[in-house]
Parts: sequence; structure tokens; C-alpha cells
Amino acid sequence: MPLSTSDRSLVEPVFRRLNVLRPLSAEARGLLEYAMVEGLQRAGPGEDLISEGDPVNSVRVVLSGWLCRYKTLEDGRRQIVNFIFPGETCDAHAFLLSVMDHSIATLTPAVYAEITRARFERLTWEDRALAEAFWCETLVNNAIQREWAINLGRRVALERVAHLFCEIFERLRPVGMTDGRSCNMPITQMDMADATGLSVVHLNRTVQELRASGLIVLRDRTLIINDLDGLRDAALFSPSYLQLYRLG
Amino acid sequence: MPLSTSDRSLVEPVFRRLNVLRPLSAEARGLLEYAMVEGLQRAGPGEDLISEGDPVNSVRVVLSGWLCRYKTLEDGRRQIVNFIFPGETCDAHAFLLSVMDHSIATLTPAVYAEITRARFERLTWEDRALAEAFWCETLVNNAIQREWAINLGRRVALERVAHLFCEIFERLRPVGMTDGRSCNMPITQMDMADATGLSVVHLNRTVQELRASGLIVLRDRTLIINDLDGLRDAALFSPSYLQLYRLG
DNA sequence: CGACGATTTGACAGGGCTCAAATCCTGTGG
DNA sequence: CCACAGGATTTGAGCCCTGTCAAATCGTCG
Repeated sequence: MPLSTSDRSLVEPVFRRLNVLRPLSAEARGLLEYAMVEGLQRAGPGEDLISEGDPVNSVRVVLSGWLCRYKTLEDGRRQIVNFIFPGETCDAHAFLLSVMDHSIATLTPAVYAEITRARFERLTWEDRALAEAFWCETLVNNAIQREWAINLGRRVALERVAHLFCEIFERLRPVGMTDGRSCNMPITQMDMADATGLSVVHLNRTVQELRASGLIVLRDRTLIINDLDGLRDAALFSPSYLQLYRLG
Repeated sequence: MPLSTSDRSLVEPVFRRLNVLRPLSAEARGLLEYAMVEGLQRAGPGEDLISEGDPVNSVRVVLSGWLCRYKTLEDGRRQIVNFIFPGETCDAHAFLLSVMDHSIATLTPAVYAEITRARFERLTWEDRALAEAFWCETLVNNAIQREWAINLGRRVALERVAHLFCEIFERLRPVGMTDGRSCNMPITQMDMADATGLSVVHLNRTVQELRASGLIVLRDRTLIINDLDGLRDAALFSPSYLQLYRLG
């Protein structure tokens, strides 16, 4: 199957990301690209791609749209435990365990590539750098998860929300989804509340406080960071856990 | 080097744990045991084994004692993001990234085995089940981290502390460190506070509330769970994320 | 016995939640 | 093009959960 230009630009975020973690050979890129284009899928907003308790039989690579990992309590309380942005992989290795411990849902319309477990294992078996790149992704995810723990456990509301904005911005940047000091912010305040462990009402008031301080503008599904250093200070944000730069 | 009986019993928790994740061959067990016994180390309580920002050049397997992963904010606020119990591995694959994003410290005196990166990679290269077992450990850690996110973000103090006790108990059980409905609890309330994102004062009051409800006894560094089902209900605890049982 | 850390208690303040309602936005159908 | 519906955002009021500060008590170890 020949690749169209639009397919190429669609899969580009994936390689941008993986390349930061491990330099990939042209062959590896070709094989992965081919596998992804064959498994292209679309989903609307608010769809569960996979739910807690489901067995895992494939790997999904997000090409466009925002997704989240979340868990819920019996009484409906929901916590978004991480976001998944274009170029990132859900569950690169989740099939090693028996079932999902959490759910994955789209927050916006999304395009992703679904690769069967067998095919994914063949790909990573044949190319060590590719395998390591995917493992590094999992490890970075782990690090993000830890940062979220301190965010939820030890930062106050204003710091938490500021930190969320810093993280989103820095994670979107390497895949080319920021524009100077602004980026798209296609999720609802409800989603932000569930990501920061706050109530919607208080999240809203906290966002207004950040607006009033002049650090950000959040309007029309767009986030503008007027003062990145200021926002970082307010958030006690230090991006090293994101492993944004080429490793040693 | 012939192994003494005491060495054997020391490394037993490691194999109990790994065997749940992947059945290991006698050869793999032998090689790993040998590597561990060669790298035995001791640490006192409250020692950092490795700190945020440090490069990683070895893998540590905990044989006895309790450790924690933690992060701190500039102003000193600390969040324990996970515990490490006997039989568990710190950083099985952290060397794939450049530096530690968090610190690891002992909460009690501890014995652990330090295996160089090269040796660890040789071991896991030669035995696929062993490699997968270690990867599964990392994935389970990931799942625990996610559960902590919902604990910190969406459970109230009483639920959080109850959940912490449930998790500790269930993680100690498979390595034989529980005794009926009780287990050792060698950490301070300060540590529990930093693990649950509460202040020490409020943690203390919450523990008293759990005591008053008759669900637990916590005294003399020992936790007795009088009513495990009741404690689980109070915690909204569901242990599946711990992957305690043999997979597929 | 003294010292120091851990636990506990008290008093008080405030950050964040809940409930409720108003307003704004967006997409849809007439 | 306008009316309307439903969701998202915003505002208000009141309360309570949790944090802070300070001091007392308990425990342990030298």
C-alpha cells in the first residue's frame, strides 16, 4: 500500500517522539509506518477505547486527538491519571499483564493506529532500537505518573493547575502542536478538574485566578501562556521528568 | 561461592514475587540468585540509595526492609510516590533513561542486592521468562502508581489511609510477610502522611478514627486488621491492580 | 535521668467542596 | 436567521475537611 502525503504527516508525531528516545533506522521507521497506516482507526470524542478489566490484544498509537487514562470509584468519582497526546502509545506492553487496570478514553475526536500484539512483537523483535524506544516511552509514562502523584498529593490548587498547563504545553511542543506560546486546549474544565483532583467549581475559580494574575489566557479552546517562567514558578514545575531531550 | 541457608531464605521473596509474574526455570533462578548473593548490600534507615538527577548504573533488588520512592518540592514538601517491599526491584530498567526522576530511600534498615547494568542485561538477555518477569514488575509498578493517583486525587482522608493499609497488607502477603490478619508496620506516621498526601496531624487523627471504628489496631509498629472486608469497603479497595495472581 | 523523636491533643483558620442557580456557548431544527 | 436545548462556564453562599501552629505526652535509647 503506497502512502499518501496526508498519511505521512499523520504519523510524523510518532517518529518525532520515538526519535527523541532512541534514534531509529530508516528501515524501522518504514516498517512501523507501514504497520500504522494499515491499522488506522477513527474515534469520536468521549469514547472508551478500552476499559478497566478488558484483556489487551493490541497496541494503539495515537496520531491525532487527545486521550486520557482514567480510573473511577464505585460511586462515580473519576480521576484522570494521565493524558495521551498525538505521537504517544497506549499500552505498548500492557498485553504482558492479563487485563487493563484502568480505562482509556478519547477526550476529542481522534485518529490512531491499531497494531496487533503479534505484529508489534515482531516489529520490536527485529529492531532493538525500536523496542527500546517503546520501552522508554513506558518508562517516561511511569515518571509522569510519579510527578502526578506529587501534584495531587502536595501541590495546592493553583500550583496544580499551573503545573498541568506547563506539562501539557511541554508535552505538545516536541510533536509540533504548540505555536509560540500558545496551544490548543480542546478539553473541558470538567476534564481538567478530574486531572487535578479538584471539583469543577474550584478548578474554574483557580483558572480565573491564573487569568487574573496575567500568566495565562484560556479562551476559545486555546491556552496562551503569557509568561512561561512565571507559570513554571507558580507551578514549581521542572520539566526534566518528561525526558524531552535526546538521551546520553 | 556456595550459598548458605540464610542467603537462600533471604532471596526467597524475590522468587516468590517473580514467579507470580512469570514461571522461572531452575537455571534462571540459579543465575539470578548467584548474582544477587554476590552483590549483597546493607543500608541503615533513612538512607538515600539513589537521588533524583543521579545516573543509573545498576539494578537493586530488595531482600529485606521497607524502602520508598519519593519526590520533593523546592520548599521541602515531600510526597512518597510508592513503597518498595522485600522481593521487589528498584529501577529494573531505569538505566534506559538518562537520570533518576525521583529518589529512593530506606525507611527501615534494609538488605538489598546490587547488580550491575551489564550483568543484569546479560541475565535477562539469556532468559526470556526472567526478562518478562522484570518487565511485568515494572508494569505492575505503573499500575500501582495509577492507583495512587486516584487515591491522592479522589479519596478522602479516611478512605486514603484505609486504602494504604489494604495495599500494604496485600503487597506483603505474597512474600510471606503477613501473619494471619496482621503485619509489621515499621514506618512512622510522618511517612504514612507523606504517602497519603496528608499532614501528620490529620493522618494521626484519621488513624485514630480507623481505630475507633474497630477496623484496625495499630500499635507497637504492628498493624492488625480486625475486619479486612470492612477495611476494604471503607477504602473502596479492589486489589486487581496489584496483579497478585499468576497470569493467564 | 535526660534528650530527642514520635505520637497525640487543642484551637483556629482557610482552602476547597457542595448545592444551586445564572449565564454563556454551540449546534440544531424550523 | 432565529429559537431552543443541552452542555460548559461562571457566580454565590455556606460549610466542613484538612492544614497550621503550638504544646503536651509518650517512648526509646544512651
